[in-house]
Amino acid sequence: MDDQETADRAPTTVEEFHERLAALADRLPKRLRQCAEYIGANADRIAVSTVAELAAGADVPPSAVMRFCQIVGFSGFSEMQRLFREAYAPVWPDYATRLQALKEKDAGSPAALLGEFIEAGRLSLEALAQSADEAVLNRAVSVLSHVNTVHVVGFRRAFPVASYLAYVFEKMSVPSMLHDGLGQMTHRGALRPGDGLLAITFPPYSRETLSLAEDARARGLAVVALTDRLSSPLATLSDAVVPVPEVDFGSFRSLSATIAVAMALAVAIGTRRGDGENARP
Amino acid sequence: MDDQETADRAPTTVEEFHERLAALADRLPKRLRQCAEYIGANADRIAVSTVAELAAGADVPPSAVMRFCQIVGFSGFSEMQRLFREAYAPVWPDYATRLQALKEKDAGSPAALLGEFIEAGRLSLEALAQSADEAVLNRAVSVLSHVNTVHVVGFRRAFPVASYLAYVFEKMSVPSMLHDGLGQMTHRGALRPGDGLLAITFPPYSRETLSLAEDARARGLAVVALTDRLSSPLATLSDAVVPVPEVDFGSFRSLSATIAVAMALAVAIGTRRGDGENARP
DNA sequence: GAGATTTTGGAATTTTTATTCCATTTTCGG
DNA sequence: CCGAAAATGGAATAAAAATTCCAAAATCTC
Repeated sequence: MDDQETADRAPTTVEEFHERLAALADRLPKRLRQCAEYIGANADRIAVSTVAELAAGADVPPSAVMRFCQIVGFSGFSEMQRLFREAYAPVWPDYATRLQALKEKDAGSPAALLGEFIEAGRLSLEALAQSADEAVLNRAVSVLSHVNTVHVVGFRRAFPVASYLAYVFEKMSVPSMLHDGLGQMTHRGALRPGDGLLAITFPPYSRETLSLAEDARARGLAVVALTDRLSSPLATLSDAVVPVPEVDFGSFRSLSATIAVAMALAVAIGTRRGDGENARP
Repeated sequence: MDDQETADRAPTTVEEFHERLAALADRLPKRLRQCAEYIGANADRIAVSTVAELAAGADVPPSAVMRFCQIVGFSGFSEMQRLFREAYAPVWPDYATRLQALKEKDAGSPAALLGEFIEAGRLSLEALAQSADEAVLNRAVSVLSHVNTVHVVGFRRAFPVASYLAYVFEKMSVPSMLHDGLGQMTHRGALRPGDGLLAITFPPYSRETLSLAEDARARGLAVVALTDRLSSPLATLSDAVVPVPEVDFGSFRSLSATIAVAMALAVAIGTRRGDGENARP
C-alpha cells in the first residue's frame, strides 16, 4: 500500500500540514472537505481535542475525521495529534495582554495599527450594547417588513454597509435595490409608493443620501435612517432613526457597530417577511 | 487571608489552581511534592499530556499523579485536564451551536439578533487579537507599498470590505482600482506589470476573484490575499496570505475582524508610501 | 437508467489511558 | 525498637478513546 501518488508520508511540521491541506482542499469530497475546512481553521485545537470533539465541530461522524487524517498522510488521528502536541505553545497572554502588546509596537507598524482598529471595534460594539434601544429597532423592522421593495442607500464610508445590506437582503429573498450612484444616475423613478428606504449616512453627511431621502419622503415612502445620532439631518425625514455609536480611530470608522446593527435589521426583516412565504433561514 | 481549611472544591480557574498549589506545597509528603513542583512548573503541558507522561516528568508512578489531582480538589486527572484545555481555547468554543439554539427560540426579535451580532463581532475581534501574525502583516504591507496601482477585488460578502478599502486608499491618495465586476467587465487589461492585487474572498470562494488572482499572478503582479485560512485556494497564488478568523454563521459574517485587518493594511500601506512623497497623513 | 465506483455513517473492535485497590514500605511518636 | 498511621508502587480494572470494517447511500460512467 505504498501509494506515492498523493501521500508521500505524513507532514512533519505544522506549516507542511497547512500546505498539504491547501493542495488537497479542492479535490476532496464533501465530508472530507468539511473536515479540512474546520480542522484547518481550528488547527490550534487539534492538540487538545479528541476525534469526537473535532468531528462534532466539523459536523461529520468521527470516522470521517479518521479518514481525513489518513488522507493527509498520517497513520491516524493519534499521529496527527502528536505533531500538534509537540508544537504546542500556550498562547497565554490572553486577549487583553495580547492587544496591549500589539498596540505597543512602534506607531505606524501594521501590528500596532491593527491593535488600534481592534480596540476601536471593540469599544464601538460595547457602546452599542449599552445604548441599543429595543423599541427603535422594533419600529425600524416593522416599518420595513411591510414594504414592497427595500431601497438601500449609503455613499462613501456608508457604502460598504449599504452593499452588505443588499447582499444579505438578496440572500434572504427580500426584494431590494442598492442605490450605488453609478454614472450619477439616481434611479429616483424606482422609488414607488409602497416601497421603503433604508438610508445610511454619517458626518459629513452625504448630500446625495439626504436628497434621496427627501425625495422618498415626498413620495410617501417609509424611511428608516441608520446614522450617528438622533439629531442627524436624516431624523426629520425618517419614520425610525437608529443611532449607532461608532468609535473612530484617526479619521477611520471601524464600522463594526454599524454592520452589527445593519445585519440585525436585515435578518429580522428577512425573517419576519419570510414567516409568510418561504425564505431562506 | 482567611484560610477556611483547604476548600475541598476543585479550582475553577488556572489562577486558583496555582494559589491552591502554593498553599499546599509545604505540607505535602515527598512524592506528592515532586508532583506539585513538576506540574506547577509545567502547568502549560497539562492540557496536552497524559498521566503517564506527567508522571515520568515528575519521576513518580502514575498513581502518585492521580493522588495529587485528588488532593488539589479534582475528582481525577481528567477533570483537571479539562480545566486547562478549556482555558487554552476559551475564545470561540461552539458558536454555531449557540446561534442555532437562539434561532430556534427567538428568531424574530431584533434586539436578540443584535445581541448575537455584537457578540459575534466581539469574539471575532478577540480571536484576531490572539492570532494576528506580525510577520505576515509586515510582508503584506511591504509587498503592496512598492507597487504602482493597488487593485482591490472581492465579491459577494467580501465586496463591502473591498469597497471600504478602495475608499480608504482614495482618502490616503494611494492609486487604487476597485474591481467591481460591473457589467461582467473584468478590466484585466488594467493589471499592469508593477501593480499589485489585494484579493479578498471567503468560503464559498468566488470564482471570479480566484480567476482574477490567477491572471494577476500570471502577469507577474504581487498578490496579497485576505482570506479565512492559510490553506485557502488563494494561498498558492499569493505572495502573502493574511488569515482572518471570523465567526461565520450561514451567510452572515460579522466582518468586524476582516475590516479591522483591511484598515490596518490600508493605513499602513498609505503611510509607508506617503513617507517618500507628500501624501496626506 | 443499470451497473460500477466512490463516499458515507455507525456499529464493533482494539488500543490507550485513567482510575482504583491493596500489599508493602516508610515515617513517626512513644 | 515497636506499633500505628501514612505514604507508596504497581498490578488489576474500568473508562474512554482511537481505529477498523462493512453495509447502505450517493455519485459517476457508459
